[in-house]
Amino acid sequence: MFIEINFESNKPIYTQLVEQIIAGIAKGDLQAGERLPSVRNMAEDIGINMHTVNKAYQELRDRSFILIHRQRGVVINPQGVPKADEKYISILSEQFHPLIAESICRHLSKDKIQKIVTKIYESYQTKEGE
Amino acid sequence: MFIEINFESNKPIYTQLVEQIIAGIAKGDLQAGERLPSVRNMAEDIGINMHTVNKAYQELRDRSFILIHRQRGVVINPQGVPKADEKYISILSEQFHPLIAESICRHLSKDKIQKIVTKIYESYQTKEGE
Amino acid sequence: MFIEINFESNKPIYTQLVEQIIAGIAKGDLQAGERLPSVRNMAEDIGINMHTVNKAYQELRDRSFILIHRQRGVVINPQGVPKADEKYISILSEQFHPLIAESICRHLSKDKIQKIVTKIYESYQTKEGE
Amino acid sequence: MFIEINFESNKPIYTQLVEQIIAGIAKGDLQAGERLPSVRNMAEDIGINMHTVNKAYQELRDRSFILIHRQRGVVINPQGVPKADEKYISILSEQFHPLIAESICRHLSKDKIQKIVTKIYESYQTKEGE
DNA sequence: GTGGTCTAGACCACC
DNA sequence: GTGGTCTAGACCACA
Repeated sequence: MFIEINFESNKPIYTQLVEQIIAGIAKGDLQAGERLPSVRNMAEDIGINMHTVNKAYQELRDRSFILIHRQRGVVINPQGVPKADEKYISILSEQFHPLIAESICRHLSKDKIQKIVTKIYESYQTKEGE
Repeated sequence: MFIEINFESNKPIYTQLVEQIIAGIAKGDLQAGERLPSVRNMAEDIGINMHTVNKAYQELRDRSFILIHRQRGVVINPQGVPKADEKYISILSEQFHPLIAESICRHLSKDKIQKIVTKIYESYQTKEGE
Repeated sequence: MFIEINFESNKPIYTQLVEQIIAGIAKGDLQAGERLPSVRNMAEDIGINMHTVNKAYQELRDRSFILIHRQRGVVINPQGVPKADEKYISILSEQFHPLIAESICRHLSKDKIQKIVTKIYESYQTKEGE
Repeated sequence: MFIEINFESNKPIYTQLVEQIIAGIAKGDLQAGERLPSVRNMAEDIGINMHTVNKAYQELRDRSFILIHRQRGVVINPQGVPKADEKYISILSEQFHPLIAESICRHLSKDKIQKIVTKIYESYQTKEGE
């Protein structure tokens, strides 16, 4: 599992970390129950502050992607990530909305958007089968 | 054109304003060439500061959604918004990525995601035909 | 002498008017002693406010391009525009400075800049010989 | 890097700041990757408001002269400024036009203008070689 | 400590 | 009346 932080991005580092770990789970690179490096190690590995890693882990825990045990360290949620419910779909829709609105203004067809989404979806799926 | 700001949201007010105006254009509520309220009127209408509205307008101008005339106010770009190009699609994809990754973790099927996208897309399209 | 105002430009209308009249003189379209339309007529012709034309004429007079007679109307300075002096060259240099600085940052060679300047210069000269 | 603001000028303060920083880059006083003072420090140094500095920095960022890191401050674009393209040359030409038109009216020869341009160009170049 | 956001209130240029 | 600029001071997110 490689983490790559773009320090030039205006996306906060902890957010990049959160997203890359989620991407790792989506791809199957990180399996349920698998251990993640400790806050300290992760921070060293990628050359960022411990607090930043901690913030990312806290968020991942709050969103049920990981469990943090005082002794046993950090593991990908062995139960798997909770399935999408109505609430999640509602939040997801809210996030999609502005993207799709702008796409419509820019005359992107529904099909074209679907194709983009499919392409992204499958970029995760293919790896999941490994 | 109704604007509704959620002051509790962690999304900046000016961003909410930007997104709602883009949504208005996508829906066809705001037509090319149509005038938008002056910064001061808009600010008063929605109970926020003039500068916050101005910041939203500046961003919309930078992204070619509107034109700002020094004395004659603000209008929706009469030329229409520039069509999606490779660069836009690349940015759009980057924005979709983390959303789709999480959806996969939560076992949302490709079809289900497509349905959500379609529903949102059509929520704009139907109004555009009015 | 055609005046074309770009109402979408963020350059003030009166400035556009000033610049186009100067361009007209440079090209030889407007000869020393030639009459310009009255404030009222000019305003009507190009569909702008009288005050705006007036402001442009005032500036042209201040910069010695035109004379404004209460009775005889507005004429291109029959003496010709005063020749460049040290002061003018100093002002001109100040205006060139930021353009050239940015060009250097963008790795435009001196030759290339010279070519651009020559091209512009000659675009006026050719017409002057008509 | 000395910044000198003319508070009497009708040129906005933030524009003066933008131009002086670009001049600094052109001269080689500011190297790619070099840090600029924080908005607050810069503001204090030159006795203006933080927001005015911020506006200048935002413009420099939009024009790719600098990168702004949320927490780590502001640096000259380590990649260097993007090279001049057709679009830039077109904008540059538009800016040259009125200056050259007036120069022609004032009987400045093409050679004299070229000399002025050369002088300015070399005033940056010589320092760059230091 | 860094920039980002928001508010409030002022003056100015343009039309 | 319109947006543009500038100031002043506040709170927040990030690291």
